[in-house]
Amino acid sequence: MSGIEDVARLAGVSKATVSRALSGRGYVAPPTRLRVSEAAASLGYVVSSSASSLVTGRTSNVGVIIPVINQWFFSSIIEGVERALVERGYDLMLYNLTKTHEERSRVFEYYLVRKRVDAVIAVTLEITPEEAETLLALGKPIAGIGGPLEGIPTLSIDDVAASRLATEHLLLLGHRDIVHVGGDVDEQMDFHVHSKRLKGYMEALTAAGIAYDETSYIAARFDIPGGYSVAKQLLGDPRRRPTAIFAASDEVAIGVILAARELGISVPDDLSVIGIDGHPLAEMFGLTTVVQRPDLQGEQAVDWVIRQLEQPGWTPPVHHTTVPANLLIRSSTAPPRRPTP
Amino acid sequence: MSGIEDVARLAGVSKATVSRALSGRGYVAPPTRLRVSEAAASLGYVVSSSASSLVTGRTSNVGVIIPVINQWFFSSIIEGVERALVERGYDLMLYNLTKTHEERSRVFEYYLVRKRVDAVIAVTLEITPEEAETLLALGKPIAGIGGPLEGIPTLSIDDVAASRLATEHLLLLGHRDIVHVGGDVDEQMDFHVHSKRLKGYMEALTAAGIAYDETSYIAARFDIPGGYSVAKQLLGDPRRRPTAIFAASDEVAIGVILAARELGISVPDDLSVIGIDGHPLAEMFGLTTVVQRPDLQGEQAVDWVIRQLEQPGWTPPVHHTTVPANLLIRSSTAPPRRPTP
DNA sequence: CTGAAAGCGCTAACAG
DNA sequence: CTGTTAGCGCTTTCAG
Repeated sequence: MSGIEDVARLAGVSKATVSRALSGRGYVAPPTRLRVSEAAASLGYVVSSSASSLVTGRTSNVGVIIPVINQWFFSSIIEGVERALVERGYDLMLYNLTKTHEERSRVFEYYLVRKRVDAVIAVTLEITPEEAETLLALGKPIAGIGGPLEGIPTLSIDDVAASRLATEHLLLLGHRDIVHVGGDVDEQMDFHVHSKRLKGYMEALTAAGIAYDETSYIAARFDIPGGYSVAKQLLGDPRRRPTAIFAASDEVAIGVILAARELGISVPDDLSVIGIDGHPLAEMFGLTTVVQRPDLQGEQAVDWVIRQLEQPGWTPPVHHTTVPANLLIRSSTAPPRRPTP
Repeated sequence: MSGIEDVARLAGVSKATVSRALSGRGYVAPPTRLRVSEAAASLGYVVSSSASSLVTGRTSNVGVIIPVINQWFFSSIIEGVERALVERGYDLMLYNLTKTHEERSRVFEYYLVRKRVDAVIAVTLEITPEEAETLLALGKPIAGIGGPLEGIPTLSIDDVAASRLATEHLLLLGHRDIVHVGGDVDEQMDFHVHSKRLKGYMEALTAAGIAYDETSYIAARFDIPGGYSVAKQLLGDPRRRPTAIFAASDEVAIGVILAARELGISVPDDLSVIGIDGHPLAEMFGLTTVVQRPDLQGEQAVDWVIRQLEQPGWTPPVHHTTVPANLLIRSSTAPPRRPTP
């Protein structure tokens, strides 16, 4: 494996010139640059990133910490982040932050600090004040995806607004009896997404002058089976059956649709269903949804941190930025069926 | 940010001793070691990985190259790999290898070579001979997941056997008219998984003395909508309707079940369905499946490469190793319904 | 525009 | 068991 010295010798210049020619920093006469590049190419030379980081202090690595990998929303973010990173010549170091305290502190206190990353992207991370401090203390660009984080620039859809939008869509169609099947508000993970989506729902109802009580909201596990089992309960009892369900995620909504189908309830004739996310399966279920693009959020976060890296002084919107989420109407919502005469 | 020198001064020893004490390599008197650790802790010292890799030549990074992130099978592998890596003190660098030639070569010729990783795990990678050579030429431990790879130790379930197992299960129940809904054999991605699963199916039929023809196998997109649309076609025509379907993946199988439900075909009374994978959704659909654990395959691959790293000379089984896949019978398969008298 | 020289922060012999 | 010494391969002043 040849080093910079070999290239220098072959090109008949000094190591310094090779370094300048190849990195693009500093003046090099075009012909010289050409000779150097050719020499490098012919030797198959690539810089040693450790040597280079040792002196520059930059690793061109970005750390991504994420609580789950195995779910559409999260893996889509990873995909977006990876795409944007590779495009800009950075590498992605992935850390799956599970719930065990031990592992969390290992990541925070060891991995991230170990001079291995230039910046950090924290996805849907509910962190303690101390952890936040550790992150900030790194003095490295950080961006969060998924919700506000104390002192850290973050990015997400406006959950309250998205959820209001979904609910208003149903209201506009004429629904008055809308149940919200959402995540468990007491499960504090995820930046309070659950409580925000619940809030948007309540706001919309209130604005429309419709009362809600504790039976209007049901907590479900935040996946297809979760929505399914809740809906099975809810829809099984014809007296409780609403004309519409606003599910806090598409997966929950799909579960609801599956349950409805099994109970012989036709969607949207007998029941309208709406979700949030833009999950790929939404299409095949004809699910009406509020689309957010997690991959684009990932790209955006990368933009932020890279920009801070490359033009020092620039800072992203210091608090919380929301990206647009769009209502995508498919066939799972319709006006409520009028009582047959 | 304090360096090894600061720790040495505070502990009253030399830099070399600090290095030994903290890395665990070489003899250090227990009391000394203690003093050093305390000094390090009080200063919040962590080694500079670039400095350390520069001299040792090891980065404690493992590169993972994977064609898709956003699908259960793949993200489960990533999860398993990450878990195993963190446990052993390594970091994961993720590369999503898409189909564009440009990006592929960038990863192969640049990222992986750039002295950034100690080992590589290649997931379900269909690579050209030149790419394989590049990988081997790195002289670094490599493991593949998902199928045999020229000259590289790899790991997967035995697709032929798994698929034979699934088919035999249906045969044993008495089915004689079994259609295989699989991936498109002509799509050469994925280590020929599709053709192997088709092969296992054919072998089982042949062994049972049952003929098959070109109508016995239908290609589908390898996901839920793919299975759905194929099944919608197939099952829509009562004359073509088989008594059982062997889907080449659980997602395809779920699509089949959804289509059957829509057509009013009861599973398993009118149609038995079996899949392969052990997808989490299988449970809620009562899907009988052949379970493989992609996350465990990821862990296994990590074992291999780390072991090679840590005990030079050791080599994993040089060709292809298969891990067990187990039949998990749920409710979606049953004996074919006898023609009503 | 280019070269010489001085480290970046750490580890690995090698002597004590 | 511990200290001294010599780099690892590059980038970056600072002079030409």
